[in-house]
Amino acid sequence: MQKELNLSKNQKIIFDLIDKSGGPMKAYSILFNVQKKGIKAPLQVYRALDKLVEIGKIHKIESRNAFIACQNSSCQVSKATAFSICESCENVSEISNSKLSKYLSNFSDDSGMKYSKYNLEFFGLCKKCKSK
Amino acid sequence: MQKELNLSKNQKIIFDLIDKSGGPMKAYSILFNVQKKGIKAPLQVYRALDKLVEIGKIHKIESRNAFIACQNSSCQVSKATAFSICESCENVSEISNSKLSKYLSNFSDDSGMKYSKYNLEFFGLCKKCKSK
DNA sequence: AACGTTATGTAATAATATAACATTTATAAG
DNA sequence: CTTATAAATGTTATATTATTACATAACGTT
Ligand SMILES: [Zn+2]
Ligand SMILES: [Zn+2]
Ligand SMILES: [Zn+2]
Ligand SMILES: [Zn+2]
Repeated sequence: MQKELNLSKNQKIIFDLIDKSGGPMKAYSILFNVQKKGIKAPLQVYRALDKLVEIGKIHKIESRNAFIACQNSSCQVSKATAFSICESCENVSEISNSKLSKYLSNFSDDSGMKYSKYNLEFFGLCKKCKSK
Repeated sequence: MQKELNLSKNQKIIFDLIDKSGGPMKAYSILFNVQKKGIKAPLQVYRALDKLVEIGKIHKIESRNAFIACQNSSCQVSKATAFSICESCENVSEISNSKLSKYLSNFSDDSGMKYSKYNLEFFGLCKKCKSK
């Protein structure tokens, strides 16, 4: 919330669009929607997206090549993300479950590798879609 | 292992290539490598990849747009996958940790959504890269 | 003002993936 | 063995996603 002030012009335009959409948006759909505001090229969009991801204002849904506003106000830096994705309506929401994040942040296996980041995507049918 | 017999010609060529590579491979790199075997078009590669993913012989590393042979012999169907990815050398390995998979397979949050599938990607530096 | 850093603009192109359609091969039933 | 059905293949074109390269402008600090 507090970081919004630091956003540059393009970053703000693009963040506001994604945030207001309430769901995941794809880069070229973003591009289409901001052309009236003077953002004309893919690279302008991708640069803003990169920065917004870096500072944790948005996250990339890797399996969908889409970007969603962070729904977890405490998520300043994107290094531990989890999402639930409906395979029917493509609704996505960010999971904020402290037990889960604690479990995954502390996870280590026998490889001796220390993990600094993770991304988890759960798939299934949302309530609405299940009841159809 | 036992399912290899059922693979079609293209599926077998492509699976063997990925499997032998020992790491993740990208679709167009696969295409380049199998052109001498008569597979000439991207679609031929993607169709085989789709099928191989579907039957769990390979998995897609979503954050890398790459495909890796299943390293877990019991993983017949890809519905619960976890990987460790080195952000320096891009080495990828499949994590098979029964506690982790049990935890995630049984995970449920307050959304009331029942998850049938998940994919988890951990990032960090592997041993080799850490010691540099 | 001068400097280094971050952001922007623009054009071209690379990399990833799918649509559409025709044909062939495998599997199984009758 | 023939017919039906599903699965796989071949081929061309195209859609979608993302980056390279280079020039310019704005910002923050001293
Ligand atoms: Zn978040
Ligand atoms: Zn749904
Ligand atoms: Zn596997
Ligand atoms: Zn490494």
